[in-house]
Amino acid sequence: MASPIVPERPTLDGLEAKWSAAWEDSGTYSFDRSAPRERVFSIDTPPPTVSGSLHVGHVFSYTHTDAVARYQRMRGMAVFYPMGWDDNGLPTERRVQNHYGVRCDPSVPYNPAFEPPVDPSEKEPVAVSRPNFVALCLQLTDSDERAFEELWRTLGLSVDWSMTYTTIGAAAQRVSQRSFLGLLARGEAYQLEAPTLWDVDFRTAVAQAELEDRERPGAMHRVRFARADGDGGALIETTRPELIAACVALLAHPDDERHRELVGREVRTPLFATRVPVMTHAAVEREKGTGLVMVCTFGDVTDVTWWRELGLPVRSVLGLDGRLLEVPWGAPGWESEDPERARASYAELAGATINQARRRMVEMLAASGDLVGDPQPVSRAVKFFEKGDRPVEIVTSRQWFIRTIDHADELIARGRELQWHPPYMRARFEDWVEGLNGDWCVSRQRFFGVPFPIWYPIDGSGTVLYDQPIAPTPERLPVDPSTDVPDGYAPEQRGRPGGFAGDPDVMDTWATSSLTPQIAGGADEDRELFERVFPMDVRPQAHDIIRTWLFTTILRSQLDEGVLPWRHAAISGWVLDPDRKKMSKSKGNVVTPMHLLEEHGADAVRYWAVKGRPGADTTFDAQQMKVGRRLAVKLLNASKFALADLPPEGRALTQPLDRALLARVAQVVDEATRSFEEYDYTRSLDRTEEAFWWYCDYYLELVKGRRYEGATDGAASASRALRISLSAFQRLLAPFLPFVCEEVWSWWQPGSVHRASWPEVGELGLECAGAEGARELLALEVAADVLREVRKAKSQARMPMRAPVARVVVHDSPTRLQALELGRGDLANAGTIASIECQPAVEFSVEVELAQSAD
RNA sequence: GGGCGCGUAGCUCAGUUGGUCAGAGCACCUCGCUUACACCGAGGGGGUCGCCCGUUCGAGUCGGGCCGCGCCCACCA
Repeated sequence: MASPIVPERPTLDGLEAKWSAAWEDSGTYSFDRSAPRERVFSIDTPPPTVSGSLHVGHVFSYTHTDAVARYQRMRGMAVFYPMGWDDNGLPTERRVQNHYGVRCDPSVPYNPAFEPPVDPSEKEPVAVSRPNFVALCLQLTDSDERAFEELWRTLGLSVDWSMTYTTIGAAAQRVSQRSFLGLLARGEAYQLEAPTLWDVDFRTAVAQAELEDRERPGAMHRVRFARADGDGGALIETTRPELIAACVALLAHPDDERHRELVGREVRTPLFATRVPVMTHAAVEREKGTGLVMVCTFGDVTDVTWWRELGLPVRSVLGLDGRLLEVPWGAPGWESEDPERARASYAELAGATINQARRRMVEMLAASGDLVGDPQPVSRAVKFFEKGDRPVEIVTSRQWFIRTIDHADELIARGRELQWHPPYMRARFEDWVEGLNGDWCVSRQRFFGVPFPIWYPIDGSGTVLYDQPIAPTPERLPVDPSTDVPDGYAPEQRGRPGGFAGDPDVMDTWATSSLTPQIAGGADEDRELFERVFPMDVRPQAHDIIRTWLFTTILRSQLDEGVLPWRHAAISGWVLDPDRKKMSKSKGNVVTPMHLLEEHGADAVRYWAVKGRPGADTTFDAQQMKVGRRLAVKLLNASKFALADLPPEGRALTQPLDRALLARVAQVVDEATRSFEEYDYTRSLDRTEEAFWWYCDYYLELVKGRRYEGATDGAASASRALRISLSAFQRLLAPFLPFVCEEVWSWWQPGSVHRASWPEVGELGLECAGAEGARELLALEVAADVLREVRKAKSQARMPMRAPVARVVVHDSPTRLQALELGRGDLANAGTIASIECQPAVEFSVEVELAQSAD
């Protein structure tokens, strides 16, 4: 081994730039695609959403994955660690709209010379064609993606940067479309005109998984319905009086005596005088309101259930834009006993927004005397699209679905095959699957996404034949049916009788991200690669997207490949503010990741991140980063000491404490390795860190004197133990602190520490086992205990640590005293002790007599 | 209402099969510039381990019940 080259003043400054460039140059993290599957460790990296900037939460969870990746690489695995960018979908569209001041209008023709408005804030959004809009989306995401990569490199992610993908890219579109066509062919995907969750602002269908509850104030209205066959009436309570025109029935619980007489009869809706039946359903809750409930098409998902199960008619009043439709009172389906009045009443509502309609309706009900009492303010949870600003509505529309309900049992079984880290996260998955109440709606009436690769014939009368979809041949993928033409048709036939129409929708963003293992692994174009990496070893992700990303990925893999997509799921928590709330976007932007890395250094930030246990939400804590930095600095300095050129390294470990040290290191190696095998990177670091500080505080001090003796056996033995242990510590810390570890490794070792082999107990050259080994181990422990007491005495006497000690009397058990004999010389050296005496005792104690000062 | 997680020093958290488990780091205070390190070192104070019952020779550690916090789901007329 060449002699080490240790800088005079080691520093952390500049290590990120220096080593990330070096790693790039030498391909340190490039994937060896010739490795057989059993030597491959493949990671289904989460593609971060490209809609602005990465935040602290990303830094947190991606560091966890990187630590595991680095560990596996050092274990000799070929690590498949790609990076994806999730750039398709609504977040990008919304950002492009705001950034450029445009909105997409598919009816506008493509303009090749289009330039975005100069000052977007001033005018109404400019309507642009879909191709122009998509071009703007691509332009914006491209620059974001470059910034993201820069951050990841600074953070030190050991990604193979030749393996990146985007969810809007051709490869992703091809995989996505091919999978969809397969599902369609096998009957796992189907189209249906049905009540669908709908966001009135984005004007698109949304999925159950994309809903969230928000607490909103509302009002409970008590409304009287008149009996159709005579006197009396029925009272219902509703928070949505604007939907009374869409009422199709009243329901009571079958056992509810109060309403028994009404059931089976008809009532008239107020203002519109439409006859609706009074029926029963077991899901009606007697305790709520009057025990009578109004069914509308559709006020909420419960309405859909009742409507479906009781075979009720549809009377829709709500348009796709969230305004009330015109409806033909008196026509079939819109019967009224007083059409004139119905028309007059409804004229107040048509065209109004939901909120406007509600206010007017309440006024009209009050005027007509059908409103009983005053509306009572209530606060209740309302379903919102997670990215939306107004409550979701339910409207009837034609959508694509993928079957999930039929596969629920298979999915639960797959969830049990999967190894969850931490294990309790599986409950979230099972709860979600068991709570599913409909198939997955995958179509979105949006623009920046993967189009459905489908056309429809148009018959001679101009009717689109949705039940006869035309699919492209696989070689044509990806296709955009809004510009591409199906085989056998000419472009001029688009939209004409006897011609064709392209499916206008794009897929839900999860419909593409649910295929990340196939996209990243090259399922479509690189089967050789795919065979080596799929099923993948691990899916790292946060717990909030178990119901979306994790769930849909398992579903797609089950439907397409019939297997679980990965063996392990490593779930990360969230970053919380110091006040325990989830770190918000606004606050996250104050503390930008790049700022953090510049202020504390990448290793320090990574240290904080990996201190967050798997699955645990973790407080943002700059203090922890300082601790991490201290550890990195300590490693620099300890390495400098251990590699110092003073005494040559000996061939043998002649000293008991040196052998004992390596036995301790062996324990740490064992624990750190076991923890990593369980994906518990935090524990691995904890054990290593604790041992390393102990090593610095005690072992280094105990052998320091011996090392300065000169060319003795003892000095040579110490040098040897120091180097063996240092090598182990540098490698044990490398997954966490890649920059400083690479730096100190480079002082004395060839190649990258990140390609070095993970430490193993066998390499430590443990010579002394059994009883004698145990005694040596104990000697090191007792020596450290005594040294601590000596330091304490000096500290309390306000003396410097090098102050001489005349005499130390150690009281301890005979076994420990006997062991201490092995470390007597080192202890005397470390504590500058003239005389050490031993006295057997039941309890450990130490008497310290400091030497009289010279003056 | 159901599920999951959490409640241990001022703060952030370890405590894996019950028996030196009452700990670490930070913060605070005191001392020390000793040839790896002042981006440092040595030392100190500080907690009835949320509460109550049980199991046990013995319980942060197991069981039951409460209380509080968080998340997810359901309900949301």
